[in-house]
Amino acid sequence: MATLKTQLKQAVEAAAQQLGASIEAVIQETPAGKSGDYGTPAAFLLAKTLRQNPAAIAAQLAERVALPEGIARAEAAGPYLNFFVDAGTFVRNVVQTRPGFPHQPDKVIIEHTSVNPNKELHVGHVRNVTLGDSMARIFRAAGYSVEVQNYIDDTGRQAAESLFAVRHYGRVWDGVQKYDHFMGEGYVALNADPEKPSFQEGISAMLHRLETGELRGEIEAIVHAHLDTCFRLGARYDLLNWESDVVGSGFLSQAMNILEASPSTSHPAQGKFAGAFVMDVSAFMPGLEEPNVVLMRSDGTAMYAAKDIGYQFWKFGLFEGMKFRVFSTDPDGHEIWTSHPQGEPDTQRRFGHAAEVINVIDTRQEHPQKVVAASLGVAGHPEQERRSIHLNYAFVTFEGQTISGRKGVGAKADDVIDDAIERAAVLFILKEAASERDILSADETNEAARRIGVGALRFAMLKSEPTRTLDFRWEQVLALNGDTAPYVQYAAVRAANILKKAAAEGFSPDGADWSQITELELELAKVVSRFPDVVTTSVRVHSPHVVAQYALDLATAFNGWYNARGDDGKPATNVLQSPAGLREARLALVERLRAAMEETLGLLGIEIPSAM
RNA sequence: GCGCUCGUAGCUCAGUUGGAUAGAGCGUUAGCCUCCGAAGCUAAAGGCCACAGGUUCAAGUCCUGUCGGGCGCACCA
Repeated sequence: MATLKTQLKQAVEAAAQQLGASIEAVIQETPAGKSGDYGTPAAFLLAKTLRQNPAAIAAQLAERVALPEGIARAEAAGPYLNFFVDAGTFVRNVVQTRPGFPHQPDKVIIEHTSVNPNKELHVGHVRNVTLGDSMARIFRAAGYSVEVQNYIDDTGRQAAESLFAVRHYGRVWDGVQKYDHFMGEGYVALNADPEKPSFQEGISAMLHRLETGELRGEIEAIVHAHLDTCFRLGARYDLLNWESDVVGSGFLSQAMNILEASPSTSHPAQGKFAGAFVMDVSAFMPGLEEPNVVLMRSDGTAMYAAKDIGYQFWKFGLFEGMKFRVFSTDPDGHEIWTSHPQGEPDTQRRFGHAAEVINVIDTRQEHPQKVVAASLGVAGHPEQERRSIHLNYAFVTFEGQTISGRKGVGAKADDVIDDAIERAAVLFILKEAASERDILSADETNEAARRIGVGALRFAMLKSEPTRTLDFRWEQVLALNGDTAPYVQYAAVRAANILKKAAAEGFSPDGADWSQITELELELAKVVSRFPDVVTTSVRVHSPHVVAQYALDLATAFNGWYNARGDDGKPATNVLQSPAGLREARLALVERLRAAMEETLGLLGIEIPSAM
């Protein structure tokens, strides 16, 4: 069913048609203090063709416009045409409608996390994981089928250095410490070692052993440790793709063979690129001093970007042949698959074959990502080039310092999560002791603290635009009041408590008398009705921050309504004390709000605790 | 130098496809629990939307330039 705004848009456009002009009408909420609930500046657009002043046109539109159900009247306010909704009808529609999105035929692959398997995650990775995971949830809500992939760079230098360090220093894992932390310590020590330059041969040997796959088990142990951290953050995955498998499946050479045929690529015989295989990307990246990027080195080895190109081709279903098997099970019981040389062929075309690919990678990788997209264009796949999206986010600094995994500067993700939960737990217990509400069991308390702490962390990572640099500061990121997840969670808990209390007293939403609805409820329902637009916008701009801001709007609206006072200074909206009919209508609205907050936070991977 | 990106209240940030008087939070100040939970609410103070031009009936939003911050410009990943 078309939303009210859509109906209004069509009605205005039809009225404009009657006046002899066709336009694209914009419907917006009227600013506070202006008359009406929704309005349109459509008359401005008609002024030129109709050669009349906008105010006169608005008046004519007001006469001719056919009012959809729920709109009481239309009125010109100067050049604007404003609509007045019938509060009861509007609120009833909002309460009784649960917006859903039609199924989208396009499959979307979202790659995120992709942390080097050589040391533990730090706060910068938390931004990546929460962004990608939330984007996946939002795209699913918008009707797309989504496949979440995590790329394992198992043949990279970082992994080789960590594995070398363990052997070189004779380090022994105690079986207790988180394995990625253990490996990370060796890596940091190695990079602080003044003798490191003399280790090059040993590291190269390790790199070679990685390429043969004989050390895969050690890398898998690190990946398992990484996934544990990501699970704590609420992230979920469908498939792990290993670099060695991408190369082993021949995608690298297939991609290079295709690019070979393009006039954009060449093998310079002399100059600084003599012997290498290069691609001219000047058409895609204007302003580069050097238009050529190296794909294959003169010694025949592949640059990182070249491997990524083969992988991207596979994501779009242009290459086939990787084998897969189950890797592990996530906390919800869903299987996570992995590429593997001994896996089964993907005869069902279960993985890959995407119409759109979103790579969540920080902004420093913008150039290589452009090269990857450009290669699709060079190979004659402009549609896939266009739908190769680099969701780039600015890096995270830690208390003003640049994070360096090599030097070990920056907070570990596991520590941050622990701290966030700890802070929530402390406040939770303090409040429990100070109030008269029921004391929760230890398990329930821990679960509530977990939801609040992780929620606060995720929300802090998501609430502003990804393009903004984010300085991680403890008091700001783990704050439990203000523009935070706990603020929204708290509102949802209060809504749930009203419903619980009403049920205990035998009231239900049945028997609502919508004619008693007031302006206070109308304002609340208007915010709820924005949900579909919010999801659509978030998908369009590829950013969850739109959803996060909306969650705050929902909670603010609810809190404002909840605390509203009449002229006599007494509470104006107490549900249980409301007259029969209005009480039921308010109850239904409170339930709708609660559900909206739960659904909205759910898109951000944030759960609501049973109490706060 | 070139490319990308950001510049909105003391600080951290929203601001939809250009539309009516630019909004939050933190902090500051003053209030609100004898009616569903104060992690909450109400109010005050705080703005040349970096600057200068331009397009438009209309610009925080689009274009050009300038200034300032960040990032990137490897036969690293």
